[in-house]
Amino acid sequence: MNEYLEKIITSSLEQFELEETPEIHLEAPKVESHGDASTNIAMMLAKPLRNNPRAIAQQLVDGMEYDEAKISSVEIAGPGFINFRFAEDYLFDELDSIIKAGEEYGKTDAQKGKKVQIEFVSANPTGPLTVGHGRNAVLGDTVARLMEWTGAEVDREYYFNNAGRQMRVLGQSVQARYLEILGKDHEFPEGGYEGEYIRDIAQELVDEKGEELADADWTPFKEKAEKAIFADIDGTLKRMKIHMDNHFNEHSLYENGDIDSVVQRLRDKGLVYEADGATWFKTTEFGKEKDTVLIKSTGEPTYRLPDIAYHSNKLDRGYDLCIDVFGADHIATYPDVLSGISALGYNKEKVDVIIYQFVTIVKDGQPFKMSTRKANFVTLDELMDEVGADVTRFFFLMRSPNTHLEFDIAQAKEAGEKNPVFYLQYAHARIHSILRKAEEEYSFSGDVKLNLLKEDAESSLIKTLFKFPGAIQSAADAREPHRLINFLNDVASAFTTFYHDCRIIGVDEELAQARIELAKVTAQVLNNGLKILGITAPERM
RNA sequence: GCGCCCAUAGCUCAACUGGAUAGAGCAAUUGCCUUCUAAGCAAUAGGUUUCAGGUUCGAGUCCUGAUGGGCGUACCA
Repeated sequence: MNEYLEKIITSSLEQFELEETPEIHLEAPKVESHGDASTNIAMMLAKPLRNNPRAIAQQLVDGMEYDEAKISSVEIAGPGFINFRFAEDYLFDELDSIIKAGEEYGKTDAQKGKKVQIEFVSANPTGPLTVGHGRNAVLGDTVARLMEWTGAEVDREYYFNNAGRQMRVLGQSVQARYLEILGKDHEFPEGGYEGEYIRDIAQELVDEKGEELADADWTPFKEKAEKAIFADIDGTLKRMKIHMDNHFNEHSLYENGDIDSVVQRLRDKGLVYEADGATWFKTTEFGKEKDTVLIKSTGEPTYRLPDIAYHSNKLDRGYDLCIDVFGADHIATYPDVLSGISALGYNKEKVDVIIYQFVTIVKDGQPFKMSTRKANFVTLDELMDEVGADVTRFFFLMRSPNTHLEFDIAQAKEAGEKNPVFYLQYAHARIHSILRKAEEEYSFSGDVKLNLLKEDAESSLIKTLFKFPGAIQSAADAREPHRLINFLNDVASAFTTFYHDCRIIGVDEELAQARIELAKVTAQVLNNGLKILGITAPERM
């Protein structure tokens, strides 16, 4: 429809003989009396044409030729908006095409042929996933689903590091607990991991190996811990309906020489130098105040180096777009990565970073700081035990990524009745309940007469359903899943109004048939939308 | 000190990227179940969009400054 409107506006614009055609911006007005679609083009042209916007709008409208089967009226309103109203026949035609699209409705080919990689979660195996990781995981997965619905081919990747100081401390922590269980001398490492899960892992080792490891160093403990924790993380992700296509070990970048190669390539470009025993990257060339250390004087790389190597590795794999999902604490690190890859000759536009703000945990009415190491955290599994996977996913998605998310545990736990996710599921279940009942009451023959749907609540619902592909598109482009939630709320709300104003069972057969069709389409849209969010659409509640 | 993010109803958040009368959900008040699910609906109340300027036909949205909060700013990851 928008394409059609653009066409008729463009052809009417020709009368002004403009040097360049301005971009035509169309939008759906908030207020019903402003029509179904609206453009501000006349106001945009007021300045270049040195004329009153209403006068321009009038000329545009006069010069417009349109199909009355699609558009029933064109009006000028306010300071110079041109408002279009869709013809009823058009609504029914479109509705019919939604019915035909079925579970494919909402998909577009806007990103057709694009290979997209999205890296998220990427927690190192030092402990179970917490509520903090949850936002990352759900955000990444849902953006991936959104991209898929706009036609892209998406790979989900988990990047991890199972070497380094963190992992050594982890191994030593397990070792200490192991010795403790055996009643032997042990020393808990400084800054060690205090969580109960460490004890569990140690206990497993005791059960499996007895005292066999009493004199071992921390290595077998680290290996056991890594395995156990990854298994735990995988289980949590699975519960959240998240599936990774790839796991990428940072260490492989050292083994395949990518790390050395990156340093060498940067050095060849004169962007790397040695000073104070360390190897530096000239980030000042990219507008930063200070240069950045790539390799410490101890010979160990800083995290930036493997990050740059990893991103160049991704781009070498032929992705058109690589999306990273980072918490706000990484906000300062990715500019270095972008500088690095553009220095290496890659197009940094191909890397896109979603930064989400932190989750503030509110427990017993008090916010508290979480720390994996100190073990005062709420795990995702615990959360899902309390409220279920649907509510958990929904909660993380309902807010814009760049605002803080207040996660009140108590509220989430008692959310059963008042949680907004139920509003959507309830609308869906309610429709199915009607459909079940209708099946007993009616047996239809003959074609559906959609043009019987003339009530306000009916056309308003139909128009809302039309916005689904646009809502997906907008959520995908902005990487903001909450936009889809807002849309689905509109659908559920429009359906509920329809449900109250228009009876389905009990009216005459042709009308009932048409209304059932509308209800079915609504259920389909809710179902498709919830599928993108990774939330179930129950048929009974 | 510097950089990024944020400030909207009592609370938690929207506002289609500059549009028309700033919207939902909780919480409050009041109605509505002998008819398809009341996990719902309708109505009332609640706002100088933190403050001060600026840009323009038009600003919650953009620019400058101030205030308040979050996160960074390491040869930590």
